[in-house]
Amino acid sequence: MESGHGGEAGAVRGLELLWGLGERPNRGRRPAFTVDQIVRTAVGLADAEGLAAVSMRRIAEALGCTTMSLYRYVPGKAELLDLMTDAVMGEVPPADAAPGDWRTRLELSARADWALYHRHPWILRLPAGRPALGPNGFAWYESVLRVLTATGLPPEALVNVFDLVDAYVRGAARDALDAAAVERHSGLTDEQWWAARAHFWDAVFIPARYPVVASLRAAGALRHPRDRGFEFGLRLVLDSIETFVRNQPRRRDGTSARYETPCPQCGDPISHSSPTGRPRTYCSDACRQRAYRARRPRDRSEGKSGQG
Amino acid sequence: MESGHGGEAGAVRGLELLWGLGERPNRGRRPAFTVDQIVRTAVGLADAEGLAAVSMRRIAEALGCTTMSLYRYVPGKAELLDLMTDAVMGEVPPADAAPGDWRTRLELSARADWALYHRHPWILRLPAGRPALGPNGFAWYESVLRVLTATGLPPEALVNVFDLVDAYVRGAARDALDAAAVERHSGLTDEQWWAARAHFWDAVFIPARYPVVASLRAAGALRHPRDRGFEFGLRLVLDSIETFVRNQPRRRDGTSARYETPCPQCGDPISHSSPTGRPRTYCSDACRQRAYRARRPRDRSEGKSGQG
DNA sequence: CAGCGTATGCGTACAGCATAAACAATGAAA
DNA sequence: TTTCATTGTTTATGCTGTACGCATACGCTG
Repeated sequence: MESGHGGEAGAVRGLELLWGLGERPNRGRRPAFTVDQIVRTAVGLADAEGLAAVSMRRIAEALGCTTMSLYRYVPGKAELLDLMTDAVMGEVPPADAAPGDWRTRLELSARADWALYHRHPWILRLPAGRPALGPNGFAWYESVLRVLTATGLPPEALVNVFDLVDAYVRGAARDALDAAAVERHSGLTDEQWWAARAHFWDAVFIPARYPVVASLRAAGALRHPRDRGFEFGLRLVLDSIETFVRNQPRRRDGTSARYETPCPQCGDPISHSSPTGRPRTYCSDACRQRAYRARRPRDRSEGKSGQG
Repeated sequence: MESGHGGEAGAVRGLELLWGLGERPNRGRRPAFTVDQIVRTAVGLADAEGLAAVSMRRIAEALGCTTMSLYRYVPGKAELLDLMTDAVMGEVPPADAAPGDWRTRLELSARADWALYHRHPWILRLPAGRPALGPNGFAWYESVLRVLTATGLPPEALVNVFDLVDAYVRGAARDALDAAAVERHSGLTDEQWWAARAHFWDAVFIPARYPVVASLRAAGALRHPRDRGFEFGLRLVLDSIETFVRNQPRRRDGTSARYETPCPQCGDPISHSSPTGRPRTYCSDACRQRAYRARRPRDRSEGKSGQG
C-alpha cells in the first residue's frame, strides 16, 4: 500500500514507466490501452470522488476492461499512484519561466502549488518522503531550485529554504483541503456544522475554561476563509527568507555560490541558459567543437551521436 | 473511512465518547474492557506497525476478544481514530505552562508538536480538517492560542499566526516522517537507495539538464539530516512572526486586543488566571458572591449548584 | 430465590479491496 | 503455417469494515 515503490522488485519497472523507458515489443498481441490512458482515468477518478474511490476495479470499469488487465500495464497500485502524481506535476509551469526576481518567482511558484493541490487534493494524501520522482516532478524540483540560486545562498541553506516553502505550502493546503473535504462530505457548511452540535458544545464548552477560543469564535475569527490565511502565511514566510538572504554574509571573494556542472571538456562551470533557452552541455562552442573533434577520429558507435 | 465523524448518525455518539459523557447503564452484563483500553491498544499498534496495521481484527486479537465485540464500545473505526488522536494529544504539555515570552513558548510548543508527530507518525496520515476535537485537542488548541494573546494581535491575525506555525510544523514533520518511513520500509539508507538506482539515474539524469539538482547533490546538500532543516525553518517562521508583531500598528486607545469572556454578572472582561491557577468564572469575588446571592432566593434546582 | 429485561460477547455473512496463478486469445515473426 | 511472445480473462486467496442474529451474563424487581 505504501507508495514510492513497493518492495524492490517493481521499483525499477516503476521508474522505467515514469520515465517512459520501456521499449514496446513488436511481437504478440496489441495492447488495448496505453499507460497514459490508465493514469488519466485514475486521475479523473481521484479528482472526482477522492482517493478512496481509486481502486483497480473502478479504473478497469471506467476503461471497460477487467481488473487484472491493468496489471499488464502497471506492476501494482503503488506504481500507478506514482504515475498519477508525476502526471499532475506536469500541470504546474516551471518556476523559472516567469519573469521577475527570485522572490516574485518563488511566490508565484508557491501559489501554483497551492492551486495544484486544490485541483488534485489527493496528492497530499500520498506519502512523499523520498518520492519516486518522474520527469515532471524532477523538472519542477529543478526549476524551483534554479529560481533559488538567484539568492546566492550556499547549498545547504538553499535546500533548507526550499524545504521551508514546500513544507508550509503543503501543510497549509492539507489543512484547508481537509476542512473543505469534511464540509463537502457532511454536506454542511462550517457554520451549520457547529450549529448542529451547539446543544452538545454548550454542555462541555464552558467559556471560562476556553476563554481565548470562545472569544475568537465570538469575533468570527475561526471561520474566515482559508485562502486569506494562506496568503498571510506565505507573505511572512517569504519575508523571513528575504531577511535571511539579506543578512547572509558575503563570501570572502565577493562571489556568490555557483550551481553549475563543470564543462566535460575544460572543467569550467557552464553558465545557466536563459529561461527561454535550453541547457547547454559545454561551456562554449569552442569546447563543444574540441570535444567533437576529440571523439571523431575514433569513430566508435559508442558515441551515440552528438546532443541533437 | 474518512475520519472526523462518519456520516451524521455516529457523530454525536463519537463526541460523547471523546468527552466521556456516556453514562454507564447499571443493568445488564458488565463490559469486559473500557474504551480507554481499546484506544490504548490501537495506539500501541499504530505506533509499532503503522496505521495500516490498525484493523479491528488486530485490535481485537491484541485484546483477546472477537472483532465485533469492539463495536459495542465504539460506533466504528472512524470514531476510534478520533479517540486515538485525542488520546495522544494529551501527551503534549500545555503551551502556556512554560515560562518565558510568547516567542519562547511558541517555539517550545512547535518543538513539542514535532516530537509528538515523531512518536506517533500516524497522526499526520489522518485528515484533520475540522477535527472532532476532544478534550485534549481542545486544551492544546486553547493553550497555544492563549500564548499568542501575548502578542496583542487582533483576532484574525492571531488565528493566522497559529495556522502558519501549525501548517509549517505539520508539513515539515510529514516530509521528514515520510522519508524516514520509506527508509525503514525499504531497509536502505538514503545513500544506498540512490546508489541502487545509480545505473538507472545515469541514463536519465543528464547533469546538464538538471544542473542545480546535480550540483546540490554533489555538494551533499540533499542528504543533510531533516532535524536541521526543521530548526532552520522554524527559526525563520518565528522571526517573521516577531517582525510582524513589532510592525503591528498600535490601537487608537493604546490598548491591545483582549481575549476574555465577559463576566456573567457585571459584563466586564475576566482577566486570565496565571498559568498555574485555574480559569475563573467571574471577574471578581464580589461578582461571584453577587451572582450567588441573586440565585439563592429562587432556590431552583435548575441552578445545578455553583461551579465546584 | 426466580425471572425478567438489558447490555455485552460472539459467530456468521457480505461486499469490497489488491493481487497471485493459470489459462485463453491474439498477432507478428520464422 | 507454425511458433511464441504478449495481452486479456478467469478463478482464487486473504485481507478489510461492519450489518445481523443469537447466546450469555448480570442487576433489578417480584
